[in-house]
Amino acid sequence: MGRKRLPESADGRPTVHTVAARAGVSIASASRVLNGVGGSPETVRKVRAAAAEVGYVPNAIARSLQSQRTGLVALAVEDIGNPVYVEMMRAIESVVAASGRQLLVHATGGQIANETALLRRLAHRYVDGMIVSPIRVTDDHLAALVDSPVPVVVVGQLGADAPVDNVRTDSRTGVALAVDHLVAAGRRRIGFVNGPLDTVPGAARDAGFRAALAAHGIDLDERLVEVGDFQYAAGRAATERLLARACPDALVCANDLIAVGALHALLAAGHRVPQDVALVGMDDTELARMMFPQLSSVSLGSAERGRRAAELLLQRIADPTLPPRREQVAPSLAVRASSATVATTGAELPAPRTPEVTA
Amino acid sequence: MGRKRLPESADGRPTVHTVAARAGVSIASASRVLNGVGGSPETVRKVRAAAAEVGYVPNAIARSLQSQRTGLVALAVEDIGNPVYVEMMRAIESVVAASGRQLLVHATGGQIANETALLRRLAHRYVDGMIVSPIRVTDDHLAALVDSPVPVVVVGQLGADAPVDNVRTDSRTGVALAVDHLVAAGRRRIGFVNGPLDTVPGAARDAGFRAALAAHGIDLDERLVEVGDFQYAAGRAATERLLARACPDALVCANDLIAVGALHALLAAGHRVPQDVALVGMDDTELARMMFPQLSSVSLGSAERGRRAAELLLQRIADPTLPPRREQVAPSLAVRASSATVATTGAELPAPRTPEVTA
DNA sequence: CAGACTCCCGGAAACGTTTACAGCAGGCAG
DNA sequence: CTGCCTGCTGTAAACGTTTCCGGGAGTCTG
Repeated sequence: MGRKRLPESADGRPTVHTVAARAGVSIASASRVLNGVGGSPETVRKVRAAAAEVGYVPNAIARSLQSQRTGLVALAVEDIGNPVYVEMMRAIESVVAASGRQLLVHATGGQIANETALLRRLAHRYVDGMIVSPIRVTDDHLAALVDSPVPVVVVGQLGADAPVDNVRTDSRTGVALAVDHLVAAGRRRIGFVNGPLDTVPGAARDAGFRAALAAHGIDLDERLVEVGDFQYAAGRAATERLLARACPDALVCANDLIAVGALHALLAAGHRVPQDVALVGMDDTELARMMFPQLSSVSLGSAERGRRAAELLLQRIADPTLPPRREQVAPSLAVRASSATVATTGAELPAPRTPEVTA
Repeated sequence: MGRKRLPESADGRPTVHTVAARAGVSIASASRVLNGVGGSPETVRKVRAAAAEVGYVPNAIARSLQSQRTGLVALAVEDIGNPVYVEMMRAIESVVAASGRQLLVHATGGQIANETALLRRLAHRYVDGMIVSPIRVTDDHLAALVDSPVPVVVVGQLGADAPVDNVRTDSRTGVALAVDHLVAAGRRRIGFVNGPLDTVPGAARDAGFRAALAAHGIDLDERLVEVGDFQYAAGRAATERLLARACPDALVCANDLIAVGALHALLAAGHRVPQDVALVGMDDTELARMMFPQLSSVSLGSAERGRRAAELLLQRIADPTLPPRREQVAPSLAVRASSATVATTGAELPAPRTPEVTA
């Protein structure tokens, strides 16, 4: 009745060998039972009991090495603090979860090196696929995307001929929606608070803003344009600089975080919103609805883009030979109190509901 | 000169065998060169060239199976939309990155099953360790934590005797800080908008609020207490319900999202903040500083807790035999415009700076 | 010049699974 | 009674890496 020393893994945890030895069967039988395929009633009983006794938990790494899949999908974004990525993530998560996989998120901090390293390292088989939403795209970056060892889908603009699955929106048209709306409301001194021009969205929005003004025959006063980065604090500081030298009657902001910063700067400087200055943000995140007054915002369909990206990714995982595909989500405008046509009372609108006008 | 078919992995990608064959060396030599240890100049040259030609990328799974580590650390939180977790995540990320590892985030959606499943599945060796911040803790959950196959650190309250590394704060004292501050400012009809009472933080904050009022000899009017969940929309709705039946001169909110909802509800109902109603949030996130007026908030040291949790985790990964440790981070109060003592002008304070008083 | 020492190389054994394959026993039909 | 089929079982070979170990060649020392 001497108890023999059972085989175990290097760190002392039980392996399938431990279970098999304890149950007095082969590792093949043990594995089969643990996976629920085959096995006589008696074998099943013995293996189950042995596994429970030693507290067996399968080593997912070893299993993945064998099966060539991990059941994990990664999302890499530059800043989880930005609610637009939260919304995108939720959409992706629900699609991914429905396929029985788990979603992992990685924040790159917007650093190219970081993101490329992620692609080159983590993607090297730790995940079955990944979705990345880069805001800067270098050649090196693109190369890493193209010959990624796992399927990759990009959310955002990418060179026209890049052979990578891609879900984009048209942020130039998005900016135009905002400008059209403000012009229609009688605003003429329309300012723009943007993010860095060396980012893909920053450049696109700048171009879109200039084009939209031109389309209305409005000469752009360069003093009404200011650049920070895509964060709250920078948006607020940029707006303060802008207000110090010019007097806009409307502001378009390149995303909602900037718009919230602008709102803060405007209110702190004693401007009324929307009476004195109308304000329109971009991305139409939950944050826009949290503000008082609620912010009008251009929706770039982040949830929809996330959903579609996830679907593309799952399809490509299922069939890696698919040709590269490209999908586009149209922007729309949600008009709320921050740019509503001012009622005769002159009071801020209470806006307990969220009126949305989709253009 | 006939080119022989090189060995390759099942999915057609090159392996170390491919590289070795192409370079005319053994896989051992190839592996050594690729890892930068040893190898004659000539061998190094040949292997490097072969690797570049076939586009070799190492299979991280196989490497991990061998080395018993993945270089990945996971953080599981219930809701990435909550900025408190973003701050915690950033703190964790910086510690983890400094150790040469990568951080992955998983949103559990607050569902127990989800979180337990994560522990039971993903943790089964895909990551070297994980940090979880559960808001509900069941026995099953606790069991999964205790016999996790990888090191786990919990951020948040946990049963006193749970043998798990744990970083907590004292949210009861935190609530007391808010109440003390409001009482000192002359407020007496202090309301409380809380999250679900069946969550750990919800229960602790409820108890803390009642105790703090009692300490000041104030009878609690139950109509001044309302419960929603820890989200913006619920906070706003809960505050609307509260305002419909009572008339507080101050509100304490169980987190900043709720506080923002409360601010919106107050302003929409025509109350001035802080003149009519003072407002104090909790968690002291970036969101509190984004509001106008800026929100006073009780800091529960989320960044500090994250940092410490990450350090505990790294220590435990290095030495799994360490006894369970418990650390505590003291709360503090940041007083801002939303609860500032009202100036004689009666105007809202511009508060361009962020005055912080640490209690 | 012989021996020891260094350096580099290749074979082979791990890491912990899954699974193809073959062997074996038992049941049933001819 | 014999042959085939069915259902389990165990052996062994993968999956792609790293690494231990022994052998061979070259160099330095005595």
